[in-house]
This record gives sequence, structure tokens and C-alpha cells, in this order.
Amino acid sequence: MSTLTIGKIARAAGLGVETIRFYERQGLIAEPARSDSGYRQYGPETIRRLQFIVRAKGLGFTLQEIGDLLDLRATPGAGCADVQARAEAKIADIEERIAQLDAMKRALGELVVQCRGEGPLSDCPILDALDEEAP
Amino acid sequence: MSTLTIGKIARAAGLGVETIRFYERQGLIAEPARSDSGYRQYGPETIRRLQFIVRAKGLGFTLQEIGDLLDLRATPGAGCADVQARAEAKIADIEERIAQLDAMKRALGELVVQCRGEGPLSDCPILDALDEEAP
DNA sequence: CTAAACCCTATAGTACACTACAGAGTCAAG
DNA sequence: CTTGACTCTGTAGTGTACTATAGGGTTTAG
Repeated sequence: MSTLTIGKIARAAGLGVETIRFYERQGLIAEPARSDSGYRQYGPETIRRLQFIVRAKGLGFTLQEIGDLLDLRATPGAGCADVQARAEAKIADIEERIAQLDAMKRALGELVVQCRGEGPLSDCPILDALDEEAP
Repeated sequence: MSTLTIGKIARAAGLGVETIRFYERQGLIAEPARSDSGYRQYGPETIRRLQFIVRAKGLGFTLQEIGDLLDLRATPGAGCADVQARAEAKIADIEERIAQLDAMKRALGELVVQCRGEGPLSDCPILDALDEEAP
């Protein structure tokens, strides 16, 4: 019968109290039982659920996607393949973002080497490149 | 004396009219002269400025940073080195984001290969990993 | 001359993931 | 018993970069 208050599960999950209430509003965690005075009363499984959320966030899933993942567990007939598909989609997503960032990095890198870091702005190849008509 | 209306410079820069007004509020472009009826009247240099903004955005600069870059050009004594420093900081910034995304990708990739994509969720290594205590 | 296409301001909404109050009530330690 | 730490609801604000809407006035092509 160990019931945990919101502050305790927040600390246990490494989150703020407001974040827990926010996750509740978002439907990521169930509305818990309440004490007579209206305090939220959690069981330890909520800590596990919050940790699941934290780890999934660390892997790049959005709260929406994490919600879907959590819902999946309560879906009869859902299988490993569903989770795998989501993970693969997320990898593709991440790869796309990396590719974009990499293109930016390369473009910037090219400009930086053209710039000797000397002289006035009027001679700056970086600003010039930004000023030029599209190639 | 060619004066351009907001719609024309928006089209020329590939942006929406609202975006131009937004950039004006953000201080990225100056408040232009107005016609008798209150219409904004731009000169062609505004198109160049907008294109500068668009290109800098493409390189990963935030509007704030682009504003700083534009301000730099009006700063006496500012030199090429200042621009170069900003470009290098942005590269470092991008590299950090890539590293983070790459770590996510690798972590997800490891989970995906452990998952044969078969069987019920109870056996899913991906969900299991998300459920497990921190390593 | 009229109707479409354009422009104006001001405000609010979008997405994402929180974070921060205000104003009140509750609980635990000393 | 008091004090400080905790909790509650509801609302609003943060940052980023827009996007949309309402309710007007203006310009231009036919």
C-alpha cells in the first residue's frame, strides 16, 4: 500500500512536478487515485512508466510517439513488429535530420576556409556568399 | 523610383507576406516608408536582405543570429574575423546536434537488430530496453 | 464601375515540451 | 502549534518561426 505523492515520483524519475502534471494532461500517464485532500496517489508502476518516457525521449521519440508506443502495449494483437516499425521510422527520421545538418555543416565549412579571418566585412567571403544570387 | 509592395518582395524572396511583417517586428528588416494609404514601400535592397536571411537560415542560423550578422555589417570596426567566428560557432553547434542524433540512431539501431520483428510485445527487446532500469 | 486582388492593424493560434505563477489548502517535523 | 515543505487548480508564459483570422481600406484589371 505504498502510495507516492507527485513530488516523490517526480524525484524518482528525475522530472519536475509540473512535468508530471503536464504528462497527465497529455494522457501519457493515467489520472491517479486521490487522497481525501485531493493529493495524487501513485503506485510504483508510475515511476517505471515515467522512466520509460524519459528513455524513449532520449532515443528521440516525441511525446506523441511515446504515447502511441505506450498505447500499443495495451493493444491486443499488437506485436513486436509494430514497435520495430516505429523504431525504424525514427531511425530514418534521425538520419534525415543528420543529413540536413551535415549539408549545412559542409556548406558552412567551405565558406569558413575561404575566409582568412582578416580584413573588413566588405571582403568577407562568407557574407558575400550569403549576398550572392542563388547559384 | 521603383517601389515594391510587400506582396512583391515576398514573392521575390520566396516568403509569405505575413513572414515579411513578422521579420519587420523582429527587427530583421527596417520599417519601410509608407504610401499615402499606409502601404509599405520597399526598395530592391530589401529583397537582397530577405534573400540573405533565407540563405543564412539554410545554413542553420537562427533569426536571432541572422539579426546579429546583419547588425554586424552596420558595425564600424567589425571584420571578417567576427563573421568567421560566428560561422565556426555554428559549425560546432551543428556538430553537437549531429553527435546527439548519431548517438540516438546508434542506440535505436542496436535495439532494432535485437528485435526480429516477430512475436508479442511481451517479448519485444525494444520495449524491454525502454523498461529496464538505467544501465 | 465593379470585383478581384491586394494592403492594413491587432490579435490569436500552431507545434513542441515544458515552466511559472497565483492563491489556496495540507502535511510532517520539531 | 507553528513553520516550512508540500500539494491543489487554473491560467499564462517561454522559445522558435511562423501562420491565420477578423474586419477593415485600397488598387487595378477588365
